Amino acid sequence: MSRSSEQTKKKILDALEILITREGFTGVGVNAVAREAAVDKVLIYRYFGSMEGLLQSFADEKDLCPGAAALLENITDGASLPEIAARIVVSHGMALQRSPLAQELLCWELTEQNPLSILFGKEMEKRELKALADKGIVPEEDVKILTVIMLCGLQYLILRGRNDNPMMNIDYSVAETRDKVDKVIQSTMKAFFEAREGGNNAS
Amino acid sequence: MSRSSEQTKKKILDALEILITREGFTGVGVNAVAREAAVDKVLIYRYFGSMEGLLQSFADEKDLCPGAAALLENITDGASLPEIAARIVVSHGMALQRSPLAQELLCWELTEQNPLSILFGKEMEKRELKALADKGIVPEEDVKILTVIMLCGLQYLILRGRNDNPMMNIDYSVAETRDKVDKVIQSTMKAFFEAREGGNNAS
DNA sequence: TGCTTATATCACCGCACAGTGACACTGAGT
DNA sequence: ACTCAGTGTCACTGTGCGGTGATATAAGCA
Repeated sequence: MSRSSEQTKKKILDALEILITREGFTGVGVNAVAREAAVDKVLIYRYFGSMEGLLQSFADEKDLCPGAAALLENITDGASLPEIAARIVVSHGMALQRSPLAQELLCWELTEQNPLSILFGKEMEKRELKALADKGIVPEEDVKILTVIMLCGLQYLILRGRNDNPMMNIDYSVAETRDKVDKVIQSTMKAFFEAREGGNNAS
Repeated sequence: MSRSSEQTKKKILDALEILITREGFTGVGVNAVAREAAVDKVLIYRYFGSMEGLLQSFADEKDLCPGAAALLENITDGASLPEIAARIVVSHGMALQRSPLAQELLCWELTEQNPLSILFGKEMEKRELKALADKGIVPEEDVKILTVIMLCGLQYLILRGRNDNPMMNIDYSVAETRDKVDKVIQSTMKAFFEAREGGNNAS
């Protein structure tokens, strides 16, 4: 058995990820993480100070929503503003759908505050805003609001679908449904922008 | 000290409501409920069988989102379909914003399954669909999807705002912001319908 | 080799939890 | 007055938790 603190730390961090994904955030704790990592729990205290410290390190070092960054890479290439907005939302949904870890973290964030959830929320936001800011796009407020609502809606839809409990029978994990939802998002964005530009903005 | 089992049951059910509202669903348990109700926990087992049974009774007997039904009462009076859809969403948001209990139950529902959360979700859905069905309105699928997304988006926005952790700085508990969000929902619905009727439906 | 320090293990504490069995009280019918 | 079912109280078990001190073991260096 090697005796490297770095390796032990990694084992602990990996165990935390596995545990959150498998058992949900309500199942994490010093004992459970130590058990999963096959490591004495005192090492968690030694290396991370406390459970909170461990979560902090986890937030700092792990990729909390793998694939999200890549999907937002070239999102603004040759597209109109409504298309870009819709793409951001849909890409976000896709990354979230693929990452049970991110889903669980979002639920955690809704339930209680901890270093992990707070940092996670901020990171998600920054990523999307950056995709726009890179192109010098500063959306007006109503556009921002609509995009956020769509983003939140999709997010919630995905979270609800996790325990065989889909919202209004809309199961985003089913490819057909996903297509329909994505199309509605796109056409809604488009319609909203067209109504705005036509000076048809509702009072 | 009166010795009525009905009264004791009520004390326990009330304590559960207080506890969920005050401490969140992670804080509920046989001991905590008994303590809050100032009652021996053995009575919970006697009258409800178990914690699960208590939750079941709670779901059956309590109004889980007070005010929601009233807000949806005359929602279809003299309004166009997009207006109705927007009203459903906004009314739902208003009721949810006012009910910390309902907010907590929604979070609970996202996290784990129990008799309470399952029943709660179904009830919310039925309520909104009923508001439409009463008028013989059967929305087409894309309309339904858009409405649900908006509904989910608003819901998520409200849930996120609870712990001083608003999504993208959109704090629905602030009156001004709430107005803006509601207006965006209304104008989006309108724009979506107009685009549809104009045969301008995006492929 | 022997020494030091980092690393890992073990045993333990106090606490809160879910759940149960035995007992005491109260009140209504006889 | 007596019974008895319903109601409430108490004490207890076993389990898992967060957290800590003492101790063993391996690695690096003189």
